[in-house]
Amino acid sequence: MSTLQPDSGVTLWRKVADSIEREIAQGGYPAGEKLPGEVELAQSHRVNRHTVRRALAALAERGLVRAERGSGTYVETARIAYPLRSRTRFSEIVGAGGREPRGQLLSAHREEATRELARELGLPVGAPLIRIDGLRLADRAPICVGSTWMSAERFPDAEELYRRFGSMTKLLAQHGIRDYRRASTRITAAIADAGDAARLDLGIGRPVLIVEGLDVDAKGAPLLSIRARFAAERVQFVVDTE
Amino acid sequence: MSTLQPDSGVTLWRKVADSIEREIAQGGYPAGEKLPGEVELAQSHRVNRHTVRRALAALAERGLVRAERGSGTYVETARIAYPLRSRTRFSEIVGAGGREPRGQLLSAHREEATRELARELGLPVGAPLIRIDGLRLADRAPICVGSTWMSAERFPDAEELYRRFGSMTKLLAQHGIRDYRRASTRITAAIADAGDAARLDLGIGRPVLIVEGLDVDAKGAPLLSIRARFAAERVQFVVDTE
DNA sequence: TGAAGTTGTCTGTGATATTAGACAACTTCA
DNA sequence: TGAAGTTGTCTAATATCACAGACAACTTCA
Repeated sequence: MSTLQPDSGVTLWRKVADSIEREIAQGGYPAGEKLPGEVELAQSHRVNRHTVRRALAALAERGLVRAERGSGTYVETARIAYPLRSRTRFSEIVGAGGREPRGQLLSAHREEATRELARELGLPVGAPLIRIDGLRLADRAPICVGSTWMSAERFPDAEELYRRFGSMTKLLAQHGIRDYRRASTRITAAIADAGDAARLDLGIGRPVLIVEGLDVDAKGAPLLSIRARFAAERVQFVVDTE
Repeated sequence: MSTLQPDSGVTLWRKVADSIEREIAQGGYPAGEKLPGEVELAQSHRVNRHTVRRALAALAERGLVRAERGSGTYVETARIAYPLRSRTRFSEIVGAGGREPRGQLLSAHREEATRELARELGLPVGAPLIRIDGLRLADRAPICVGSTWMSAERFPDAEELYRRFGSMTKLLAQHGIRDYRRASTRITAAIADAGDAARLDLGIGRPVLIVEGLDVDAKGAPLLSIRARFAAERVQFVVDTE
């Protein structure tokens, strides 16, 4: 704190916000706990109260804290709200939260369809599939690792396309598929195995959310089968039932 | 580029500066090469020329570029030339480049000598050691993080002395050691882990130079064992073989 | 020598950041 | 009920950011 650096090109409120966020991340203020009052924060950061308020507003917009009038400002559970709708795009969800989405190709293989995958994708058992393993991050924090299966006959250049665009949406667009939607999503949870713990930067024994999904085209024909593991401590799925 | 985000808390000129710095770091503009003119940069970044000038001024102050009136702005050799000689003093090397050296104590612990450390320092295995972790900067840019081990019996007050002086040379001088030299230096490279990336202000996946060194006194007796990680994009080791 | 292209400097304008102070609205707790 | 402490909102003054335009000073090259 209090290390003034006037020409850094970063506004003062942003520095204060980063400072508070760092303290939260380091456990200085546990989730649910009340932050010091705005006046106290202003004093400890040697800054005007309004500047603290702007910093807190930025953190609140990102969902890290929640202000309660007359009572105080509290640390929120730092989970990304991840709505499960028929139109589910990782980049849109993360971007809407003011975070920077990033995708990273881990590997790609050709596999034969198991009975389960064949049923889901509407292909014969043993049909050639392409499996793409990817890691997705928000603001450098890994959110999920996942595998996506698709027909190798229909998308023979899937690996190259995904490597080039880093996006399933764009991959499908190259094949003339302008729109697709999530047909079904199943959710469960488990303990991270060693590999997932490493990739998701989780401690051992931490829970992961396991999501199985099926994407279909406009006519309802299966396109992608997805199996992903989410870092439970960073994500909160939101299901809006009408 | 051109992704306007007015409420990010980062000034526009800083974003432009970061963008140009990134292009330089990725080899878009090799060292010694002329940058596009200010007018062209302003157009490509969709920004006023004065904003570009401010960005370039910030980069020039850090020594990344050099403006020549009437001619253009040129990319400087961004890496600190770091000669590896028998007499290697961080402050002298950095100071010689017209930069301001700074040292910062991160932590200090007492440890027992591993087999490797014991062999290097000429002590029995399990001998008490003091380990000092420090961060070194030039003009506020972090250059390296490193650990230094020394005998806890010979330098029991090492932590206090280093905290007071921020310099190994002065620490040793307090123990009557007026001169010492580097006996051996081994260099390799790796990818920065999360901790080092944060401390060195590096992007994820950027390389670090790993240096293992042994300092000895005038008679050749071991004094310090050193293991440091350098931000490869800011340092260039120079070995003069005669 | 002269034209074209470059960086350096000046004036001005509007928007935003930061500070300061005051008070309202609300919660908590004795 | 009332006092103390909290967040929310308002006005205002100053400094900095960003844009705009013009011209000077300098380099390069035909």
